Amino acid sequence: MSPADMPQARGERRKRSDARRNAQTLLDAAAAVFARAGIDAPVRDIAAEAGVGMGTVYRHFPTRPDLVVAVFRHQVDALAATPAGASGENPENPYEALRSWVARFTDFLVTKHGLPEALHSDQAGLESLHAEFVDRLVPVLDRLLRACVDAGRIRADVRPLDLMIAIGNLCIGADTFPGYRARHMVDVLLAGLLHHAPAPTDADRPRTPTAP
Amino acid sequence: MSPADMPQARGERRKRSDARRNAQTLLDAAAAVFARAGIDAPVRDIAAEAGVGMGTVYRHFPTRPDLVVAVFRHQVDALAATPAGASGENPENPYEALRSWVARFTDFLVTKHGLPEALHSDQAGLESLHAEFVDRLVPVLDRLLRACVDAGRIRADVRPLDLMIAIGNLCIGADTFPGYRARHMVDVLLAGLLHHAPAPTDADRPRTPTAP
DNA sequence: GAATATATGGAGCAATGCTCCGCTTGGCAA
DNA sequence: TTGCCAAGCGGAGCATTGCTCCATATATTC
Repeated sequence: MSPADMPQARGERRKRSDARRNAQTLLDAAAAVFARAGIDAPVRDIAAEAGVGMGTVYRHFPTRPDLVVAVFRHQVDALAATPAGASGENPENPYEALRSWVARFTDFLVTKHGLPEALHSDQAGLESLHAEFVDRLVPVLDRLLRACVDAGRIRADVRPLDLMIAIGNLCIGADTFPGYRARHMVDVLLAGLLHHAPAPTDADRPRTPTAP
Repeated sequence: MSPADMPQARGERRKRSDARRNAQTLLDAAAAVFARAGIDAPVRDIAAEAGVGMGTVYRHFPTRPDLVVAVFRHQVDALAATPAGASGENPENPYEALRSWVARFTDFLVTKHGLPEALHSDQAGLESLHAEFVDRLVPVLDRLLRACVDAGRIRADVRPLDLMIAIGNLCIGADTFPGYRARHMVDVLLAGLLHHAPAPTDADRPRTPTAP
């Protein structure tokens, strides 16, 4: 996890060693507390976990969302970097490339308790978190979508931003609401992008309703 | 707007007249404040709008969500009652019946600032609001979906609950996030239910990509 | 008109995000 | 090594907000 440092970047004075250490301690503590108690965990708890005072938290991360953003930044970066990498874009089957990236995105969201909810601003200045996601991930989705459209696989009237927010939204409640299958609904949404039906073989479509 | 009364229903003593009046005043005030300031408006503000004290609010609606539920109940009822009524189920085209009901549902959600967000419990005991929606609307969706499945129009692996929550989720941020087109994404989701391409007539599906 | 159950209002409590400020300390110069 | 001081720190305290408590006020009944 990269420290919130990069201190001397523009000739600024290098931060004091204890400050750098505390910033890192806070990031680790926040990650731990978020994982344990969800993203809405009180700042006090994070300060306590890190063994520092409230003032120290707010010195390093002026607002609660800043801390959240910092904690998730590198994970978002990883997500943003993916398509060019291992499970990257597949010129043969752009739709599968889209699906596979979206699956990773969905996994990420579903795993972090409360993250998808937090992406919605009206809470308390979480706009920066939202902005982070938009800035990093919309370009990726844009590429993936464009490839599909160019290949004539999907409809052209869905914008990357629409899709990103929609996926994020569909993941809300994935961990808190028992019967709800977020991943499945993301899949349905992606199917809705296609010009044609998903069913590769007719066997996939039972005539008699099946309880999933 | 039906008062929160039905007082003598089971031989219970009829509430005092001032109490009944205040309950109604509170409902009206809450509706006004919610419309003006969103669903997260402080209880104090609602009490002030109604010209009563905090204690009075909590006497009538033991918890904040109870008040929210009461305000929206009759609208939810209307939604639940629809399919048997005017724009009701269409045996000729069950998918269109589904679409038209979902459109009404979506309109409702998009209109009420903060309602879709509020449907997600982990905030502060909004479970009852959620429960209200589930109890009233899942049966409706069940009927609509079943009709589509029976007609062989849509996949059978989507449960009413999944769909209801998914639609609610897609509406989140509709009013707060500028570029996001919630209604459109609900439409895409519904298209994802279909076995075949959305186009009922081929004219509906342009081959050349269209900018939204 | 008195008695009584019912209802009211608003001070106060607890949780939580964030600020303020006096004290502490790392890093540098002598 | 020593001493200075800006950078950093801790935590009390403020504001907001959901909710509780109870002394007071009032509708209803006889």
